[in-house]
Amino acid sequence: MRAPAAATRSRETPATRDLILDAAERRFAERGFAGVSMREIAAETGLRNQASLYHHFRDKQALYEAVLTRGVDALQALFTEPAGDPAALDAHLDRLVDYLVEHPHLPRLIQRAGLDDSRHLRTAVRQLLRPLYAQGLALLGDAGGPWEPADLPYLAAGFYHLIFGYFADAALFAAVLDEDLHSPAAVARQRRFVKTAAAQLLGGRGLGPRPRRA
Amino acid sequence: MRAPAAATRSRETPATRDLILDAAERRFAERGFAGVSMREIAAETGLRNQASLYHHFRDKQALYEAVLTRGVDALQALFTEPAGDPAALDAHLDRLVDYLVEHPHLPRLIQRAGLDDSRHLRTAVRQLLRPLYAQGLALLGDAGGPWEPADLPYLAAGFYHLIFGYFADAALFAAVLDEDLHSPAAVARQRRFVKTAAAQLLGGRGLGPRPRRA
Amino acid sequence: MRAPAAATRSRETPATRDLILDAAERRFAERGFAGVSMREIAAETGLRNQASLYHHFRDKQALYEAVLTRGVDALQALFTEPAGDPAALDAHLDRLVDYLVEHPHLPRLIQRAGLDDSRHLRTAVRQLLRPLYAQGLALLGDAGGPWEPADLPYLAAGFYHLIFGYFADAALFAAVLDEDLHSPAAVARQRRFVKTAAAQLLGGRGLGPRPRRA
Amino acid sequence: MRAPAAATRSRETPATRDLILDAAERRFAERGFAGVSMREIAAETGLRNQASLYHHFRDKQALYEAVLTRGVDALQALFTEPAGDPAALDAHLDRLVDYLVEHPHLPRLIQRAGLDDSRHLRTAVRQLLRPLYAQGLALLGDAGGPWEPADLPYLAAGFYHLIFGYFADAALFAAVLDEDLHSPAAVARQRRFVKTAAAQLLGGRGLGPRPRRA
DNA sequence: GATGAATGAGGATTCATTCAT
DNA sequence: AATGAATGAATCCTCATTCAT
Repeated sequence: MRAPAAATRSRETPATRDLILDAAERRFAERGFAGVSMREIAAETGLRNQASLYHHFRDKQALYEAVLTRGVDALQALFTEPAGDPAALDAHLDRLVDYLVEHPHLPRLIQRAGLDDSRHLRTAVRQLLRPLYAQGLALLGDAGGPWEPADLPYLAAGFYHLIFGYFADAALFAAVLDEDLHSPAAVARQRRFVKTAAAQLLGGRGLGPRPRRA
Repeated sequence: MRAPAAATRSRETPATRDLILDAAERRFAERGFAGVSMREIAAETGLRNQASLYHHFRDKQALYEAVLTRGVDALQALFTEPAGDPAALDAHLDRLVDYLVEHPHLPRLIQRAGLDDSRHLRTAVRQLLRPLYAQGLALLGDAGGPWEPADLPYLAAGFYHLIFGYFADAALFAAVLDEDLHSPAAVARQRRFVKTAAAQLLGGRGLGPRPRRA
Repeated sequence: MRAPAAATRSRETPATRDLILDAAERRFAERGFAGVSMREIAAETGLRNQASLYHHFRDKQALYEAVLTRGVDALQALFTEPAGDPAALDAHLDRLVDYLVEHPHLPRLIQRAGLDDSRHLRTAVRQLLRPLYAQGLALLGDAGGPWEPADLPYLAAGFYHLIFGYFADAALFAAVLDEDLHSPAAVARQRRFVKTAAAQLLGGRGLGPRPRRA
Repeated sequence: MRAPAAATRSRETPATRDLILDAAERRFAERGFAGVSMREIAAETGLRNQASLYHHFRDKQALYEAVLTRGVDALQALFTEPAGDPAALDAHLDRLVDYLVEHPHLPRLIQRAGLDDSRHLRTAVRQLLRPLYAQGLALLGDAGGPWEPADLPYLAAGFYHLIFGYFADAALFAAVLDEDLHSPAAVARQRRFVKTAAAQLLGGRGLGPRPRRA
């Protein structure tokens, strides 16, 4: 039984392209589009020359968008099945937290992308984030609590800020709280916090581990 | 008897310095430290030459820190008196929302500063944000709800993300929701949302205008 | 019995080499040696990769010289038989005009080559143009008119400028005169003009279709 | 009696700008727009850094156009008074030859500009050369000889090619003829050639210093 | 206090070219 | 014979900053 050549190639040749994406993701998350130079990304990739980057991506912006797309697509892939009941939403939150913990650059990358308002990035970013938002909204379903239907977009945004903000600002809070937010204990606490907050915001519909009322 | 020169200058000449700060605040909020050039700030200020900027600020970083400091100081000045009871916290939230609505650049500026992780900015940003965080924590007092004391830092951070995230991402959400988030109606809805969320998070302690139950 | 490989190749494979020469001729005529990139030539040729060019030509300069040589050789081939009498010169002019009309890039290519003074191109260009000049001088024979023998080089150059300049600057004059210089009418006029000018310059020795005197 | 400050400034400050124009003119004439780098122009100017160039000209193209404009304007200024009679035309030719001899870069610069067909240069070049052409046409007046009115544009172009081609290709012909075309003797011969050619082309109307008739 | 000029360092991108396949 | 990948050097241009006026 031979490994198919295609599979081999698809694991070998793409190497460089993916190495670039990885390096760029790290840097862009740290310092944003304008704060990172192509030279830096090339170095971080292990390439000896920036020119090679242009073999794989048309320009800096195309690279940036590829990084963003890859990140957002991975996020979307997390939630293929709809979340009807509280238990499912709870499972989704768990999966999201797990994923963000494992991909610490992603929240910052996305937060930054949302913040960025330079003319050329705007359009791409919005087209990218729009479906993510729609998905989040769908997950929310018919939230209980004190929320009217018209509030749901704001509620969705609230969850987004609560969760992504937490992870995006981890480094900052680490400095302010003098605490390493990537320790298992801190992550556990964050997970609990997010879930409790969700339960509270959804008005006791029982998102947390224990339903709030009999 | 002549009007003292100092007084005159402090009302007239400061113009330039403050004009620079205003222009820089707008730009830095839009595109971050690395994304803005001194030339751009000079132009936005109305100066014909970037050299003038160096007459008022030692270098780009000093200007950035001045902008940040001015913004953070103004925020801190909002909350001079401690908030013990729910009514006071409610009033504080109102004041905060009012201020952020009037200073739309500020949330983005601060969100960005928190996100930024370039070596030289880190220290300054942290020293600046630390007292703000302490103040927020104090405001929270002994929140009710399901929170233990150890949760309070996370709760404070949660509020920060909820509120600042909202205003910082206004432009983005406007595009996604196809809605102008600066319209009075949208602002009213946001205000209500933030308060309701606060009430929910604080466990129905009745932050909103009306306690939720008799 | 198979057709000899060489013959086959010389009619089929040359395709690529000649396609490259064609593409390069067009581009070099338009924008000169320095203004054209190997990538551009590869694309114009229909090749997906610049590397292929190096399979057929050692480097950019070799390609340029090949283009030039091909053009100049074709020109020289036009005039194999010497022109003694006016009628023969007239026929030569006709043939030259016909050829230049059909190869609109050539005059620009050669004019440009003559103008170019970059160190590395100089030598090649001169060695190439020198025989062309000698040939032109020979064609002139013992021109009549007010010219002394020492004037002949200048007269030859004059003819060269008159004719090649016309075709080389066709695009420019088209724009200035608002007239398409490649229309049959314009070409006919140019032909007549060149011949009349020749007749005049040669002092009424009767270059034109009709001898000037009965 | 003091020299007026304005005059002083207009002779001192412009220094750099004009030095740049001079250097750029030399280089552009030698190797064309694409063949010259900003670094080279800066060095030729005596500036230690290319950045300075951008203080005086928006970009490379603006510099190129400024060089071209300066050259063409100077040419146009040569012929302020119309040329009605042969003697006046003769004087004009003299003045033109004198000027071209003194400014050896100009003819090449202009020939090249006419040849160049890159998209962005086209428009500017044409707008620049159009009035020059109109002026030449006016100078020609109602030429005698075998020319019909419809031939005049072609005749004007012919003169242009004859004269400018001569000076533009001087370096090339020097190599081919093994003769220094800038020696006084060669210049004298060229002047005589141009005038004789003009006389011939204009049909013996007597352009030369002495009317052709006894 | 404001400006024009200058400049070293670095920005993104393209260049011609080579090599393995 | 053609191509994808890689690379050193160069491209144009902008950066933050300084200095004389």
